[in-house]
Amino acid sequence: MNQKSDYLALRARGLRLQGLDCDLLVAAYLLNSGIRTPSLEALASDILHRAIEGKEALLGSGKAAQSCTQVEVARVAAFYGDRMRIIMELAPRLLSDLERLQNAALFRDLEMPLLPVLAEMELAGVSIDIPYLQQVSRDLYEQLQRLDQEIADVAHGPINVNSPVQLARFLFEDLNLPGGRKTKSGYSTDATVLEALRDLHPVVGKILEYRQLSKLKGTYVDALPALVDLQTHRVHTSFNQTVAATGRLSSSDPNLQNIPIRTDYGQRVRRAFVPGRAGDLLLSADYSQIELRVMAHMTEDPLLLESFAQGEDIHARTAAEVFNVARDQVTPNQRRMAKVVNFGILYGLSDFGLARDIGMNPENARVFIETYFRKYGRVREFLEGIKMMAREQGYVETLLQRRRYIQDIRSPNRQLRGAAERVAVNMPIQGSAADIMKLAMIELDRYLREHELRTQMILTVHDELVFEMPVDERDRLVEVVPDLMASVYSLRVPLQVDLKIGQNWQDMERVRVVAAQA
DNA sequence: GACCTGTGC
DNA sequence: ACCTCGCACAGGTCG
Repeated sequence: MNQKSDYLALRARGLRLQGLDCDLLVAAYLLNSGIRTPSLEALASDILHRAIEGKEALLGSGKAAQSCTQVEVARVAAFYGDRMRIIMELAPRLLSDLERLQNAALFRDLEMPLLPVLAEMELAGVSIDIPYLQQVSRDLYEQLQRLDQEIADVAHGPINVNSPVQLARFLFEDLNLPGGRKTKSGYSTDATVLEALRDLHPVVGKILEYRQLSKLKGTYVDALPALVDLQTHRVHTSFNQTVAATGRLSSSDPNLQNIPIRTDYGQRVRRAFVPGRAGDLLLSADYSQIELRVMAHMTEDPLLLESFAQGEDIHARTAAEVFNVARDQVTPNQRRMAKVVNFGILYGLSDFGLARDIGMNPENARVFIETYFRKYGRVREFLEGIKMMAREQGYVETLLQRRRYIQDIRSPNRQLRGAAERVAVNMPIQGSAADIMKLAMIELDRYLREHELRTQMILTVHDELVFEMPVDERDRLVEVVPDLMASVYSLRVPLQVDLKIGQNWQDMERVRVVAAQA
């Protein structure tokens, strides 16, 4: 059943469970990643058409929830007996379905070996500098007080900037600023709307700043210290293997995959992530442009293949092609626009979306996209091929045959069908990158274990891995980690890994860049 | 709990 | 007139 929690339960008592080979939740997830995150109750109902009690029925829920030691033994035994019967019936059916879908190898050789790796990462946790974060919190508090007062002065009374309703009333009624997009419940006040109003009134900038700082304080600076485990003095996230429809991992309680990085205050948050032992270091290894490399591999587009083979700046090259200028004549703005297009392609971009993102009108955006596809013809063919595959067989798949069924791909409703096509286009690319990262995690874990190194993998953020590392293992890992990651799967273009080392997750120094043979 | 908003890749 | 780029998780407000 949920073998990660079984593994962790035994591990907490000093036992390392081996031979984990059939987690039903993981099996069900591979069989259909798209529905909802699997549970035994749902599987029993969907597959066996039988209703079983959930944990809430045994233990209660919310505040009144009991631990299972507080419930009568016979009740607990009956509850788990029922579940075990269901598991014994489900397992062979799910396994034969995996065989039938050609997903048995993905299950046996990738997802199941990954499971204990994730469990060990959760157990290891990550160390947070609490006194430092408390200082950041005090700074933020002062800034927020100041901004709140300044906004109140303009509003002739206090308003709650975190309330979209109050904010909309203030901006669009009191100040009479032009309201833009509407949401279900009124005028939108999100950042894109506010950015457009920035020059119309000085208070708008203050609101944007308030929003940003309030977000950081509430979501990270104040939340993280409260989640530090009292025994280990570390934060132990959950890495979820059965949630994301593309095959990516997710992180929750807390989510350590959306720690800020872009803004100054965001970077201050990142500085709070430190090694747990004095003298140790953090090592970060990230795949450079992995999704675009996957796209180059899948499309076999000659220009993309050449760009990556030559180790070019991919966005600059795209700009040179699309704007028809020499590569050394590309302006920063042209490169920026090309970058938006490159990423947009991965997501099934429309002319409307592109126009919005780079601030040109939709007609120019249409021409821009058309020019892109004239240069990168195989990309267009690939995208059309993916959509056709989705239409004809109802699913798309990654390099390792991970499937995603595509709802609405044949819908007569243009909006629904368009959304389905974007999903179909994005999944093989995002999901293949996830396949590669998972392979690398398994191999790296195996290496660290075989060589009895003390370095511990602690975080995975889609294209990045973070390790906590004793200094004396540094030289060895600088050699091994990027080489292994870059060679774990062979594409038609090199995989490139950037390696950084530092005393925290923000202030890191690049130590090596490795590109594997294509 | 729904909705809005915003952080990451 | 419609459309507004994929995948996640979480905090705050409001009813």
